[in-house]
Amino acid sequence: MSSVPAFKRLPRAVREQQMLDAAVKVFSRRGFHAASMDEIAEDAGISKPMVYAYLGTKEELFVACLHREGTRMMQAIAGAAAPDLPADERLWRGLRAFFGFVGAYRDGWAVLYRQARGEQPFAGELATMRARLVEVVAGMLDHALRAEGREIAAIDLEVVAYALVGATESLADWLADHPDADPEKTATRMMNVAWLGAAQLLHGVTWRPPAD
Amino acid sequence: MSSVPAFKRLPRAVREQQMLDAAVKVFSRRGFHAASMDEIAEDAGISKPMVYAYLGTKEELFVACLHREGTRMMQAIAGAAAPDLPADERLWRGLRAFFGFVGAYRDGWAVLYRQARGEQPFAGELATMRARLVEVVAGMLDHALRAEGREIAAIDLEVVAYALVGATESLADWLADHPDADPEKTATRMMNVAWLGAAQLLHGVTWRPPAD
DNA sequence: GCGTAACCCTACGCACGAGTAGGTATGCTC
DNA sequence: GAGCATACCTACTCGTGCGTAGGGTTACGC
Repeated sequence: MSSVPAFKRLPRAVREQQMLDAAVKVFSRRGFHAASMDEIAEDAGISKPMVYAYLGTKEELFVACLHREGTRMMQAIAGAAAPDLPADERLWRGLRAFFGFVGAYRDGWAVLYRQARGEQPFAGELATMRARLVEVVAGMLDHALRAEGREIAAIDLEVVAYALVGATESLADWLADHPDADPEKTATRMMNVAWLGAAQLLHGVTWRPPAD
Repeated sequence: MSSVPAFKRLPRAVREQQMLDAAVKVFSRRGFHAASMDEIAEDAGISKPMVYAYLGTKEELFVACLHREGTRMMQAIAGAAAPDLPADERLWRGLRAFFGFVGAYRDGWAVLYRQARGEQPFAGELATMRARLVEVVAGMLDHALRAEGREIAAIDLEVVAYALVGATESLADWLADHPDADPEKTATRMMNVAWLGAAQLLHGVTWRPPAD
């Protein structure tokens, strides 16, 4: 019966990537708990014990997914933004790279953003990554502000950065749900909202609540 | 033994609310799948069959939570924004009401935003609610634009509205994680980001990508 | 004061899915 | 071509947690 081995034996590194691909796909659709190891194994075209042998328990597998997609995203962004460019140019490049990542790895984005958020054991890991992003954006704003001779409280800076990151994530989600949409164009739209608003802040324009 | 009934018998309406309170609390911490009906029942101070008798299966219970918190939120917002006010005033009141809701019902917000998103059966319901919000915001923007004699494509309007809603949700999440933070102040910060950016758009200022 | 309906409980059955035991085949090295 | 590591499988165990069967007790109408 050995004449035609139904499917090929492949080196570990290759199989691991296939498993991660399958896992990201299944986790993105079902969420961590509803996803079953059986389904992931089947989708990867392999049997369950292999998944356990290579990637460990379900939690470890999920963390591996988070790790791969997370670094993929961070590297896409980091590779795009040269630190010596003007703020708007850096922001633009960062956004373009980010939306490019989301467009290319929609499932990866869905796992990071939609699934890992609520699940207690992983939320922390994600929050850290997010915090790094917020910090970068806040740093950019602060830099631009100082260049104009202005300054605002650190907490305000953080919150504004948080809002910008949130808006960006939200558009990323919109992009993930609209397969025909153009990442580049989405980045432009985000730039419009973010930069125009931020520019106002930079020039010292602020909005104040009415007397009531 | 009947002399002191360990705990009182209560009418159905009261118990249902206690159960929903417990369910929202547990779901918000654990997520839909990781939450157990036993824990919810225990937290509500009642036995499991009662939960099934009153609120039905786990899915139905989750939907009931979504429903209660969702309408609570929508009503808070709707009750705040009189339709004949100027756009910035309406936006401000809407934001204030929204952050007020999040501050008052942090667990409810967490269920809506963090948990219901990824879980397939419920994501649709939530997306609809969110879409209604986006529509309202887009309508406001459109109204304000037309008042200035301007107009932009419907898709751009939608995406900008999406970004604003996303930024708001993100700040809401920040608020939910910072119990000491002031909802009112958070609303002001959001208003700064949103309105200043939107005002620019209203006046026809747009950002364009560099030639490359 | 007596029936009846509403409130509430202690158990269980049962399925589903994580993780493993134990074994087979294939290719690579010397 | 013998030995050995690596790739791979089928078929189980066992815990966990949803949902229920079957029965008890309190209040309320009449």
